[in-house]
Amino acid sequence: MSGNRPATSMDVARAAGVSQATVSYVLNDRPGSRISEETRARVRDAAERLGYVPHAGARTLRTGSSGVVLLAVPDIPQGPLATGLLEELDRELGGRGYTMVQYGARRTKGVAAAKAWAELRPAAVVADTSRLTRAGIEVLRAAGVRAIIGMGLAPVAGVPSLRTDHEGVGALAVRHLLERGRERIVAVVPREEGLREMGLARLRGARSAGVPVTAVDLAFDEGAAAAFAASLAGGEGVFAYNDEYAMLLLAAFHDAGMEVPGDVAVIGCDDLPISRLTRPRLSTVRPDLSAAPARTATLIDRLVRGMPCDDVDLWTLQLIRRGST
Amino acid sequence: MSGNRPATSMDVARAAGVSQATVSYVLNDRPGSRISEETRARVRDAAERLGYVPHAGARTLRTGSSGVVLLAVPDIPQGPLATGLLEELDRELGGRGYTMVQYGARRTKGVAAAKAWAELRPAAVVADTSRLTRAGIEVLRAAGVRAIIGMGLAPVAGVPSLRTDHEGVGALAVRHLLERGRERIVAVVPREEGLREMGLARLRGARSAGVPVTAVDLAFDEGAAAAFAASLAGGEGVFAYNDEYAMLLLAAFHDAGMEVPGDVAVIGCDDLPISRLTRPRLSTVRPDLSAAPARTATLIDRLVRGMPCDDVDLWTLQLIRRGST
DNA sequence: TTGTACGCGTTATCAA
DNA sequence: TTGATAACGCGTACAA
Repeated sequence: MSGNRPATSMDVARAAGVSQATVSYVLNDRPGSRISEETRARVRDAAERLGYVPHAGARTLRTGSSGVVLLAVPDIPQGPLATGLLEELDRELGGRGYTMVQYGARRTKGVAAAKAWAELRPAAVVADTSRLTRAGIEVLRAAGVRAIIGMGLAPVAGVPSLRTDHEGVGALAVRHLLERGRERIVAVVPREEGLREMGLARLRGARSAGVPVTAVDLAFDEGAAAAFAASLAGGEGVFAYNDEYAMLLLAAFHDAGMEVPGDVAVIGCDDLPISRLTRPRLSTVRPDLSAAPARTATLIDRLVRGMPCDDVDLWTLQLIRRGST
Repeated sequence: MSGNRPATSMDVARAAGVSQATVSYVLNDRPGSRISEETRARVRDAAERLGYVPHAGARTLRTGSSGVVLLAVPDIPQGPLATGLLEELDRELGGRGYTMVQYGARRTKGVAAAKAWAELRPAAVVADTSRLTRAGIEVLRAAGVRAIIGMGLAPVAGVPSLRTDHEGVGALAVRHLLERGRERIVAVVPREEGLREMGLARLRGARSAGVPVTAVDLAFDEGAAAAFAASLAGGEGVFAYNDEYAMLLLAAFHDAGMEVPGDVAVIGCDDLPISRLTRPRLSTVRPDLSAAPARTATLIDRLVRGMPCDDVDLWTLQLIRRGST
């Protein structure tokens, strides 16, 4: 029963006793609806019976572009495009007639990556800025991709960006530590590949507050954290990069017999659910991403329609003070 | 310079002064390599100059199927197909000539979802079992999808599954608690949508050990955890569903003045990095997923080639005893 | 109101 | 060795 080749609109036409064009008209609800309700019913019925599904490739070939929005962004949990946000973005794009797709998961970049993406003739490509090169962008343009959007730290010349304000995180955290009376500020920069760049951006922001900030490279490792704890004189305010690093430090400070926030103040970022579980509870910078999906979808849609667009801010920042500062 | 329509293989042929068929032969490295090295060079050069990228839709139309492996699986952080695993799977599939794609992010299911997937004429579809219905599978089959694979708790009749042994997690955790001398066993079942089903599966496994197990529905919430802590008589062994829940409980027990593991033993699951940060350190069940990508890729490839296949186990389990039990 | 005919870019067959 | 040519499934201008 299922060894045959997929049904085509021609098959549907035959089954319904009409021409293939009529099938196309009916199934796409062409405005010039000069087709009798009875014919329409026959066509729809035949399509259903045959399990007809249109061939996206053929449609793309005919119309020149697929409605695919291709995402090539890092999939960091709790990162800017975390699960719930992608779901929401998918909904927004679906409502506008696009098909959202995450391309692969490898971190290929440059021209090779651009060629692979371009084969699908997507309407839009959203890629991490670290994966977009000038030549790669040229490949996408040449392949007819209408919207090319960068996402990440370093903006790419010539394409609009989805901005994630990491500098702002550092600045807000340090400003808060200063307000709480800390004078010596330390900022943690994670050693992990992929996190390091964001750490450096947050450090830049931390330094923008105008006071000296000591940067400390730190691996996510208890030994390193213990050494870091031992290196403190007491009285510092530590911006721990994110909540997980903050929890690492809290454990190290605890083991070293240091009081938080008495001996040292700690602030993280992300407002993870588990960060409420520490004692004292963790102060944190919370990125509010609720507007991101709608903004991103609007940006994509406008670019596809050929309207000029500015960069978009994905989040706004909010300080959550709990007890560790 | 870039307002034109994308270059086609015909354009390349003209630029290289050969026929379009020759272009196809050269770029696809056809075995009948009866084409002079000099011609090949001219063709490749022209393709490069024009920024030629083949049209995946046209190829799919011609050959009948795209090399796309379509993933429609939940994107739970630390879930079975977490970031690193997807990356590895992508590499495995890429090496076999497939293009891995995650379709959207919405949790559509059944026939509607299947039709949307089928439009792309993918070679394979890997979908959460909760999204596959009999009718949906029929749609995919009819559209020529060679490999249909379920992933999740309840296996779907007629399609091979990627199994994640949640029962085994519960069984291993409880067996360990019993070995440590705990007699009254409590298993936490999360209230959260999406986690609940896995919690119930783990509970089934916990009960398979042969001793009575008290199930406790718990929201990820400090108040609920405090109430749970107050409800214990002391001496219990608690399987906390996962590490995050275990950390929630550890905080609640701490606040209630209960000693771990003296008054109550706790074991989690996942071996998250942060779970090493609690005091006492958290015992946990670690799912070893290192073999999953290769196994999955092999399964997909075999199915596409028409070979019959059995289910595949994605992980094996390992007990990590630290100090909370 | 419906059907005919063409073209989109690719691959594959066949003839030169 | 290479070059026409057909076919894949769909959308649409135009004819009937």
